[in-house]
Amino acid sequence: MNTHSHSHNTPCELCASRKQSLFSDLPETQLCTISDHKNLISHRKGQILYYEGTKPLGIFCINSGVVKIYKTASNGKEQIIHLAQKGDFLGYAALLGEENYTNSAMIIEDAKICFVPREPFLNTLLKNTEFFKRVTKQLSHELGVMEDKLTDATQKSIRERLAFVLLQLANSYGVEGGGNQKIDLVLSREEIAGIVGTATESVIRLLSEFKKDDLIDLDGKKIIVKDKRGLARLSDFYA
Amino acid sequence: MNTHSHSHNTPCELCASRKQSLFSDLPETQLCTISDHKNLISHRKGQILYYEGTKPLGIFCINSGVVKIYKTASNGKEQIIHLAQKGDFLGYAALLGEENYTNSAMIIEDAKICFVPREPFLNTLLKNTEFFKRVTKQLSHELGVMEDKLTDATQKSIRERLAFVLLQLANSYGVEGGGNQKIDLVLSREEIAGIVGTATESVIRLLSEFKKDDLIDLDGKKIIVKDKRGLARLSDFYA
DNA sequence: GAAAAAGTATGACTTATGTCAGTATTTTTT
DNA sequence: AAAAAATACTGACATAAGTCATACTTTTTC
Repeated sequence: MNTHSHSHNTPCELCASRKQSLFSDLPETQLCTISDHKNLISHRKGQILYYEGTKPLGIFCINSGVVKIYKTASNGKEQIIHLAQKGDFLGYAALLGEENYTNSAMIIEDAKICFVPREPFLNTLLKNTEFFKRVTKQLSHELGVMEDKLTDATQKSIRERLAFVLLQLANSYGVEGGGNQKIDLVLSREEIAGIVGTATESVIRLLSEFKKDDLIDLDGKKIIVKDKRGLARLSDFYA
Repeated sequence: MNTHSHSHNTPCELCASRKQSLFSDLPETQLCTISDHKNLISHRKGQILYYEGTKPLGIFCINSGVVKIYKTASNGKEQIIHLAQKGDFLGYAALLGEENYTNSAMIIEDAKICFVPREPFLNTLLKNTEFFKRVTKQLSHELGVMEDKLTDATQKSIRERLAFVLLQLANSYGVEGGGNQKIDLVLSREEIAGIVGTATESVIRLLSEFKKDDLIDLDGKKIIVKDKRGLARLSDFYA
């Protein structure tokens, strides 16, 4: 069941997802330092990478698969902060903030993930200021994204937010087919609710409504976006 | 009316708010570099420091006064991201993210604010890795705070959020008096609504309710927190 | 210091959205 | 393949919270 396969496996130098990651501009020697210390771990859907409140011992770099980053609210519901995929770094904010994890991470699509321990990561950061700048740039960008999310959460309706989330999912996980885009990612209704920040029933109801209005189609668990413009119109107050 | 008083004025070395700022551990020589390039500007309530969407040309360091950092939502309402005060840095995320400002900043209590241009700030950052780490640490911390805010926004009621905001304001701006804490900061009901993320009328109604329940008292525009425990109980789902 | 403007307060009303309860469907387990 | 569990769906209902209208109060302007 628990199929962790520890190995150094593919070196970072040859990693396909590296080009999309923060490691993309790292010089060979420094990349090797990282590579020599990393651990490739295969993770199955449902496995936890780390829990909120625990101490970060390094960072994770996603080679393949999808990870949800979430917080558990005091009412027990999950707020999904974002979905991370190929090339994304996880847990570096907690590491650089010298704090325990402020969120939890769970695999939602079978994944290969490299773990880079604290020391080689931080050393590389300090040795290579360009890399440090790059990481800080990403951090700053994420802060701006969170500000948008907060503003949307307080000022937009659930319908608007769901429409927007569907568009984002289509952009990140969409595969073309018959002019439409299928969101190629298995998310439960509860998880979609966690992204939008609402109740599961509300998501179910709105998805039915969107389907009736020919904005989307439902293919089992997967959602097919039929009318991007329509969703975009719905997701904005004035459009 | 417009009483900007440009001057280099007090050098950073002698600045009282420095000890509370990210500059606190900067060695003398580097602090002088900053100091030589900075501009002290007096700002009056209502003045804008920068607008969302414009290009950051440096960072601001608050010597005194209070600044609200906010976004304007598509429905025209303001979402206040946070209130910045003495010792706080502003605008460094946009600078480090190499993006335009993702939010706007307006003085809400007469302020003295230093502007440090991009170059001396970035140079110091690159020269002094400890300082860079410190700034990045702050950035990471703020990201965690935003995650909390997002989770609260989607999962908590307006009553809970308002109670929590009052507690935070009491902690940051409270002055003791007769066993109670007066929030020594003039905020309009609309601004409180902007912090909580709700309608002005809802804030007014809930404040009346809190007053009736002896949790707070209203002294003109200022709010006196009478029962912190009571507010804390209200602000949490289970407590 | 009167007039205008802005901000605060309350009431009436509507509605979006959460909750609860029950059924149907799909997935997992044995 | 049957049983159990998890997930998806639908309906009924309650209510938190937004909107609009109006009155009152404080602040600003001239």
